[in-house]
Amino acid sequence: MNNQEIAKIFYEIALYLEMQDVAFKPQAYERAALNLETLSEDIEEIYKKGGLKALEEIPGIGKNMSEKIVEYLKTGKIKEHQALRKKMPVNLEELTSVEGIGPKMVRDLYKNLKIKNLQDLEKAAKAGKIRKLPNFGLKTEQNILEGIAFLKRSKGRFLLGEILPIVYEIIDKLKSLKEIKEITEAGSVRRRKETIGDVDILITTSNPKKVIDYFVSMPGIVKIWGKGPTKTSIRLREGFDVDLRVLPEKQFGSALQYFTGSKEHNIVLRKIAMDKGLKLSEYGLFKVTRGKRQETWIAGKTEKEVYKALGLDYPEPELRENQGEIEAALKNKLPKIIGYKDILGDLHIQSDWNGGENSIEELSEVAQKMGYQYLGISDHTKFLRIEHGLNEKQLAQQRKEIDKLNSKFKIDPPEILRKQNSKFMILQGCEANILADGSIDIKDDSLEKLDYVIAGVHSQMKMPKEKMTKRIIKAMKNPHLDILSHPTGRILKRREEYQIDFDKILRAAKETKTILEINSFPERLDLNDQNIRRAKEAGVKMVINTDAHHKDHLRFMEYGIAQARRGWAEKKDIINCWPVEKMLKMLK
DNA sequence: GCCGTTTTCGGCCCGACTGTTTTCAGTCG
Repeated sequence: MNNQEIAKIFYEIALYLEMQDVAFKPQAYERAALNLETLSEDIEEIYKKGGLKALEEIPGIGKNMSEKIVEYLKTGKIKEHQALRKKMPVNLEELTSVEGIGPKMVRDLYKNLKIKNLQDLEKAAKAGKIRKLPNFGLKTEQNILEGIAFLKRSKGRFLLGEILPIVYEIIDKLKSLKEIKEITEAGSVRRRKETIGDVDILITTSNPKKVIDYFVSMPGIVKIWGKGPTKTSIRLREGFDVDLRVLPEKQFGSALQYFTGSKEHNIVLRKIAMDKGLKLSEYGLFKVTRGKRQETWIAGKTEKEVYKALGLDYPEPELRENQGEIEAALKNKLPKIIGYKDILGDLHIQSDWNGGENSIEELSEVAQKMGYQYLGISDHTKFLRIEHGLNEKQLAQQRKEIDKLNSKFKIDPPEILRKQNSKFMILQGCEANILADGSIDIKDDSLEKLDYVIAGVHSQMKMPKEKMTKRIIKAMKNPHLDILSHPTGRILKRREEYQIDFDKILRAAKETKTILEINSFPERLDLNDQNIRRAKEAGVKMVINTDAHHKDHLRFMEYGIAQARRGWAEKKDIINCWPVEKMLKMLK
């Protein structure tokens, strides 16, 4: 997609303009870049279909920027950007990713020391050159070195699946103190973003000192950045920072709203407040009178009262990205997104029949404890030798074992069960391979005997876009294929998506009644939030699965649900929220 | 540079912290 590349250039132009102290333009470029990034349609397609005029329809993009976009589409670059970069040939993205370094510092570092990239920066800092610059000092130099070390160690962001269990643990520990009144995580963790920078935890307490002392004494802390009466900041062994903020009860709601973000959501909210003659900040919602000389507190104890006072329905944290949720909340049109307890079963599980760790029986016991009504075993098939994929004969043997287990759990075999609405059952599926030509590596008559069929791409992932799209669509047309697993193939922080035309995939899914998977594995989260929203809007059904290959992985479901919520998915969109009868009917 | 049921000019979100200053600029969330 061109969108991301143009967005990156716009972000850089914004930084260059900020260096020159240009007013307002930087924000305009930033806003345009952000909108480009989250656009679901390829900008080139938009231009082909509607020309310059269509580009100007995009929020934040006017005449000037649409011309720049066209320039990029035609020539692969933007002259103004090139000129700025020629004047100051620095790696902006790299340098500004160091905590504490913004555009102005980049400018001074380049002018005085010819620092162009992270390597130059580290060398200069280690040589003690930075502390001698005007407006810099020893402390700044040390902070820069620490910032570089942090970047190297963590590459900045952590997976939701790495962070959330630790956050739960910290909150549980703090909750055991009787002095804690309210406690909640905030920030991108609360919005359940797929990756997280750092963690905010907000509390109210009758005894701040005791809580803070306990907080900084917890095991696993490698550094205490600061310890004050309202904000305490620590770094954990895992490499990320946690801030604990102590709040007055009257401000807890407005602070929670503020610290949950997103920044973009909050900006729009503050404008709405202003239009109503109010002022919103982390300290509360205030009525402003007589030319701002007087402020009266009107809300802030709970988030809900803040939204209500602004005339909005309450948006769940996962929705707060300024992606239309504010408009919907104003019109009482927020979606009824699925809940964390709405999932009735998991259809993507690898057992020890192939590469998984646990037996079907062990996995089923965990599923029953989780309150599931069914568990679908979907082992890899024969093409994946490395995972000991099953062949037709082994699938038939596995069917016998599953039937036996179903009767051991004192329940009838699945066919009868479906009619009797029994409490728990094991279903047999498989995760077959979509081969390079779009065919499936298991014969049709074997597929037919399974309760359902998942298939996914596990080889030749670097195919050109058109070929890959055709390959997947051909597979979807197989009359036995029910679910397309991890549809885009991305691995967070490691592998890009396959090149696919997602709109075509969506159309084909709708036509062939293929269900798209939301894979909950922390490194995958595939479909991601944006694609979930597109699928929902296209009327395509989805299933949230874990792809567990160990019984402990069943709990990953939570991360998939979180992304589904971020993608505005409702129960009607997700087949494993449906009553078993209806779900089974959807499967071919 | 963008935007507009206060429209084609005059606005553009808010506050804290840090480190460098001697009253504030830069950065962050």
